[in-house]
Amino acid sequence: MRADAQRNIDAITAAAVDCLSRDPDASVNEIAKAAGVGRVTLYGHFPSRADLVDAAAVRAIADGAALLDAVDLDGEPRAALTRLVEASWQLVNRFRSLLLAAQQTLPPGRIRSLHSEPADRMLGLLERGQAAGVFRTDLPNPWLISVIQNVMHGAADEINAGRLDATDAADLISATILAALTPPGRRVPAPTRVPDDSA
Amino acid sequence: MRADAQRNIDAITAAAVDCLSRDPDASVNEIAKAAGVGRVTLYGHFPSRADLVDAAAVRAIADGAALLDAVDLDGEPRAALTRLVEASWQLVNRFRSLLLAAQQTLPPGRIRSLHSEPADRMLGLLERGQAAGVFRTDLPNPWLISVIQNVMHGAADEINAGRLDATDAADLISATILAALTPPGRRVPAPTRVPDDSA
DNA sequence: AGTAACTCGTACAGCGGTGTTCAACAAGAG
DNA sequence: CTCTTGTTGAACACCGCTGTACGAGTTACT
Repeated sequence: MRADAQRNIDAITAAAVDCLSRDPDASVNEIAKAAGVGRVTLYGHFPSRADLVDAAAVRAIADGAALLDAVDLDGEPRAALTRLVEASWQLVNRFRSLLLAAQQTLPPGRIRSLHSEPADRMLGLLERGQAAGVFRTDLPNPWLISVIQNVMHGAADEINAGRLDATDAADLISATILAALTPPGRRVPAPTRVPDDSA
Repeated sequence: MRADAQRNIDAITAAAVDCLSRDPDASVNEIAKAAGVGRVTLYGHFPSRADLVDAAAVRAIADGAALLDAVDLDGEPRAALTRLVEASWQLVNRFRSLLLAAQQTLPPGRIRSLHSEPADRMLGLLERGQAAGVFRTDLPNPWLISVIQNVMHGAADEINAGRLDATDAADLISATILAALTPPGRRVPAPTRVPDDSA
């Protein structure tokens, strides 16, 4: 494999992530042009559009995992969850449109397998909080994980509809999720404001 | 307008609801065939595919409103909300795919305007519960409404992915939403099992 | 410098969809 | 019964997309 080719493949996947993050129906033509590459060259590396979307998804997940690795998951579980949700939210918001593209072209099982890594990360923290008694155990954990995801996706929709300011989203999401995870019979924690850098 | 035409229009919108509820990308051809009508006839009544999707959405909302009207919104707010969520969930689950079609073809403002009636219904109940002190007031109400919607949509996705049984969904949704709506500092109510008809 | 790997543009074929036209036919309303 | 309103299927033009073929040109490795 020539260095040239590797460089192009990289540019193509980057352009694919970029274009699909703006328009889930972006055509192969647009992506190739955005990558500064001919359409034929693209087909030389990715047999079909589906393979390209897959590669973009893999790249986005990988890039995201790097950011998520930087999150401190230790300490009080609710505070740790707030941190993880905050970081995850940034990714969900950025790649919202790309996910749509993936859902339209990739088989459901593939989507699920792509998400397993970040989901497991969240699950581990959830289980630690459950052991500490601060997260509920009366609902199935996969359901709770999906609730967390859906609240974030919903926030992205609200922003997209212009009904919500992106700045406020993180606090709303955290407050909502923490309440939803509180075990029955326990008091819902008061929302703790995230430290504000702008002060 | 001839009686014949009115009958066909009705059959077409019914078929559109039906087809789009199964495949959001259903073609005009499929819908016409399902209505027992030629494609040309359909175009005689609906100038474009978008108009057809709009008509299907209007019909689905109207049919849904009839069911929602039967829900008793009086009494203890949390119990009333559980009832309303239960009924809404049936509709969300049934028309999940149609919503996707609408999102792909109708302008966002139109979707929002279509949903305003059921959203207002939920909002009224929410405000009554807030006045009674059982629902939180520290987050914007539009956000809370969207959370309710998103939890239901998420459940539909889980069912669609085979990860969740449709029978269990209603209880999970209610328990999750009630917890999310609990005011900070108050105890999360223990999930109350819905009366089971099968007993 | 030479060779293999790679890229480029253009052009083509195929697909499935939308929307329109036409002329013949059927059915409701008076 | 008649006339207007609807319906019908076939055919057509159009569109944008995907995927492929080809021949000439260019770039990286050795």
